[in-house]
This record gives sequence, C-alpha cells and structure tokens, in this order.
Amino acid sequence: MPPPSPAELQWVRTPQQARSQDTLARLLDAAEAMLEESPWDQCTVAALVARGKSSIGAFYARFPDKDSLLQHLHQRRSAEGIHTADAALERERWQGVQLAPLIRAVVGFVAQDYVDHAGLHREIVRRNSTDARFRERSAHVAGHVVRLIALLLEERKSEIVVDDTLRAADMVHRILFSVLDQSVQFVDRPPGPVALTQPQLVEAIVRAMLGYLGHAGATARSNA
Amino acid sequence: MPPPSPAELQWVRTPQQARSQDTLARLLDAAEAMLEESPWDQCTVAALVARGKSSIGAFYARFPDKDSLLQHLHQRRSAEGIHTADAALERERWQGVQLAPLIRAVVGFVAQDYVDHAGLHREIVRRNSTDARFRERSAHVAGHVVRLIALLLEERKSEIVVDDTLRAADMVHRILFSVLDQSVQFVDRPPGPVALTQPQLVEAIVRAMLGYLGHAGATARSNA
DNA sequence: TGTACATCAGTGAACGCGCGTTCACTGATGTAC
DNA sequence: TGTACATCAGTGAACGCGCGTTCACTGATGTAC
Repeated sequence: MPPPSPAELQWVRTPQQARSQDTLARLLDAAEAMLEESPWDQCTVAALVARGKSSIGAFYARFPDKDSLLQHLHQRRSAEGIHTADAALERERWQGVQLAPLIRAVVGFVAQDYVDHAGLHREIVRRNSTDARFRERSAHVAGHVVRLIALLLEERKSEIVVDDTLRAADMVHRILFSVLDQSVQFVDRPPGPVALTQPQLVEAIVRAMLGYLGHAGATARSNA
Repeated sequence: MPPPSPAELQWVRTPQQARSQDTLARLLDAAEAMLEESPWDQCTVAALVARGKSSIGAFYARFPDKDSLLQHLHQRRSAEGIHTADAALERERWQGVQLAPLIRAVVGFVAQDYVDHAGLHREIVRRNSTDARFRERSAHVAGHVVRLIALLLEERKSEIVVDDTLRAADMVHRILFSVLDQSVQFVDRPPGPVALTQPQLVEAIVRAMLGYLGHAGATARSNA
C-alpha cells in the first residue's frame, strides 16, 4: 500500500509501541461497531472508549478530537476502496469475459460490502452532504473507479451502444452506488412498497446498468 | 387537501389568530432557508428565530421542541408530494402519450424540484437513516408514487419488456430518486469525475430508466 | 545484570461551553355588558 | 361606545444539561552505563 499524501496524514498520531497499536485498532473497531447503531454525533466519546476497552485519555493521545477518528476511518476506507478497485477491475482479470457476467460479479461484490459495513456507509452518506473533506475523498475514489470501469467498457464497445465510455462509466457507477446508498439508509424496511432480497436487488441494479449501456441482453428478458 | 391522519397532527400547535399564522409561516420559511446552508442540528433555534423575525418564546409557543419543526416540514412536504404525484401522474393526463416523453417530462419536473428544495432534500436523506418516522413517511410517499407509476406502465406494456409492473415501477422510482438524492448531497461538485449539467443529468436518468424497462428507444441512440 | 532515568501509554474526575428550553413578563386582540 | 376582563401572542434573559476536552496523575516499556 503506497503512503497516503501528506495532507491526509493528520488525523491520527501514529503510535510507537505495539501496545498502543492495539488500542488504536480497538478504538477504530469500536467506532465502526457503534456506527451500526447510531450516527456519529450521537456516539459519545465515553461510550466509544468503553466499548473499545480503552479510556478517554488514551483516545485523546491518538486523536486531536472526536471528529478526527471519523475522518481517519473514511480516509482508510477510501484508500482500501481504491486498492480493492485496482485489484478487482484489473484488465487482465476479466480478459475475454463478457459484460453481463463481469457487471454481475462486481455489483454482487460491492453490494455485499455495503451489507458488511452498513453503518459506515450510512455515515459516509450523511457526511458527504455536510463535510467538504468527505466529499473530496468520496469523489476522488469515485473518479478512480469510474476510470477503471471506462477501460473495461472500452474493450467491450461492441456489446453496447455508447460513444463516450467515460461518461457511460460515470452514470453506471452512479446507478450502482446511489441505489446502494439509498438501500442502506433504509435500515429495517425497503424504501418503497417492494421488498427485495439481496440477490434480487443486485439483479435489478445489473439490469439497470446494462439497460443504460444499451446492452442487448438487458431487453431480452423480463425482470425476474 | 384531505386532513392528515390524527397521529400526524402532533408537531405543531395550530394558531388561532391570523397574526401567529404569519409567525408560523415565517418560522417554516426560515427553517427551509437555513437548511440550504447547514444541516438541521447545526441550525440553532436562536439563529432560526432571528432569521424568521420572531423570538424564542414564539417558537416554543408553536412547537413542543426544535425537532418538531423539522418533523412538521417533512410531514407537510410528504403530503404535498402525494398530492403533486396524484395530479402529475394522473391517467387521463397522459392518455395517448408514449413512455419516453412521459418519463422525460416527469424526470425533468422532479429534478427541478430537487434544485428548488436542495437543502430540505439533503436533510431528508440524512434523517431517513436516523429517524424511523422519517423513513416511514418517505417510504409511504414512495409507495404511493410507485403505484401510480405502475398504472402508467401497465397501459404501456407493449412498449417495454416487463412482467411485474409494480416491481418495475419500484426500480424505476429507485433509480430516479436515488440518483437525485446522491447528486444533491454533493453540493458544489459532481460525485465523480464527470460534471453533468441539469439537462444532461435528466437525460442520463431517463436513459437508465428506459433501459431498465427494456424500452426499444433506449438502445437506439448513444448517450448524448 | 542490575539500577536510574526518560519516554510512552493509559486513567478518569473535573471543567466549561454551546445550545435547547423555561418562565416571568409585556403587549395585542377579542368579547361581554 | 366605552370599560373591564380574558385569552392569545410575543419577548429574551437566565437556566441547566450533555458531552467534548483537559490535565494531573499512575503504570509500563525502553535505554544508558
């Protein structure tokens, strides 16, 4: 993993002993766990350190303030997102694979990640509308992923009806992430009258993406 | 406008004199205006009443607490949404109109509303993930709109490749609102590498919706 | 191989600030006779 | 048509609670000689 840019290194004081590496990890885990239940500003520092089997002082030895922990979480996640995308959308990996199975695999993978980190994703969505630094990081990751998608589309232009692959990749990316963002905001109920299982949601998103691209297979079959 | 259900009547004490009707309206306007700039919990009651040329006491004479004003705003907006949808998606209104122009008109209309009430929409998205009552109301409106869309699709089944029109309507609705929700969260920059003008975004959403429905026109033309 | 010292790490009671809310009061509007 | 009284509406200083943050302290780990 390449080092993040200097400007992004400010959220956490990197610990020097192994012991406090543990403490830091426990704090980060506790934070993610608490985000499953409440939004960040309803999580108190006291509850956080209790959950992380740490103490208030230990917290402030690592982070200049409460907000920095969340910033750090998002920064780490953004970096992971970029590296995961690099690996998952690598050109060679999908050599000779057609668009539909490719997209289906990717959407399934991303959807599963949303389930596994629902709390963090909810908070990121909330923050994006509030905090320019979150927007910056989120848009940076999106930009990176969109460019990777565009490369894959470029090689499969014969399967689709699209001129500008970058713009097509952008929209396809928007559909995927905005629908998942919305689903994850509605914790215990669907956002509308139709309840979809995870695979059904994935299939619906795939169909929307292929449909947007003008992929022939999209219209050949009714919605399952 | 039919009266809201009794359970929904609790957020505001309805005023008895014309004078305080004005005060109430000014408070609501001020709240919506402030939401353009900051999330609700960063808006202080003091700043709110200053903007609304009112006073703290007047505020608490109308609302039991700060949160109730926001609840009231959402409730009012939800009611408006249902009535607007009833009028806009009325069967007779679109008699003989084909799917593509119908959808284009509707998407353009909704997108414009998102621009006009961006602050409130941002806050609604935030709250949906936090507050079950918001989710309930939002999902109720969505359910109503989806059913209206399903009726319009049912009459145009020959144009599309779809079995279950309710489910198709649900997904088409999700695409529209989730993409707009996402766009509106990114206040001053696009959520990715591609900046779209308002009409371009509308056209992209229309294409995604028609593509999902398996509409023939969707594949006939590249993305503009 | 022990002793002394420096730094790192962790602890939690106490502080203090911001902001929602209360409340005692003034002024305006309506109504009875 | 005026007077008295009741209710409605508005005012803003003061209160108090929740929670982030500070800080004086204890204990653990590393290092020099």
